Amino acid sequence: MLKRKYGKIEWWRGTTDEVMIGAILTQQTRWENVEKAIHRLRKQNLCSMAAIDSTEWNNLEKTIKSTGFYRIKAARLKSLASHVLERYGGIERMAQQSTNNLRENLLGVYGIGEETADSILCYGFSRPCFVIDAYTKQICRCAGATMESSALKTEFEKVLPQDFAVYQQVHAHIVEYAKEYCVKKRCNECKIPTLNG
DNA sequence: GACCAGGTCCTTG
DNA sequence: CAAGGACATGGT
Repeated sequence: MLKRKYGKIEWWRGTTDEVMIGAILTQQTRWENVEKAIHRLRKQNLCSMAAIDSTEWNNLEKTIKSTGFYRIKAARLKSLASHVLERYGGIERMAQQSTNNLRENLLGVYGIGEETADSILCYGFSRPCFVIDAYTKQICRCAGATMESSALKTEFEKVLPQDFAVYQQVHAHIVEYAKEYCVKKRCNECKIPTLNG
């Protein structure tokens, strides 16, 4: 299943802070709308945990409005920022932690579930943590693999080489593939070609 | 106007 | 534990 038809996909080429921010903003939201918000945040120098932590709620909400769910997302960004600062004092210390520790801690932060935590680890901290999202689950279901996300994650990590760069590409390819061939969330209407070559 | 987007949390049964 | 609703703007 070497789907190189999409070439190398570069999601998240920003800093770790930006990846974390984007990971929350993209929850249930199109990436194009997230980019707009990130540009606005950049213009105000709000693309860091410290800045998020100290800015006014009102201002934060207004700036990320284009991503929808802006009130709850502002709360999630705030909770992540204060967690990072209180627990580690900053990204540098955070980056020294083990992957398992980081994952545990991230999952304890309000607004961060499995997918967001794994996205942050894989794309922000370059850790071999495979991301299972709705598209991946759907594709696997269509292919006959009806398992929970956590089981799928384990499976992917067992089959693929333990390399964050590989995980990043494979996940990105799966999403692009699903966007192209899956019809909404109804498997029986999907037009997925055979998964080979 | 209807439907959906790279989820997560909270409430119910 | 599974299922359902809430959160909200922007694009097709």
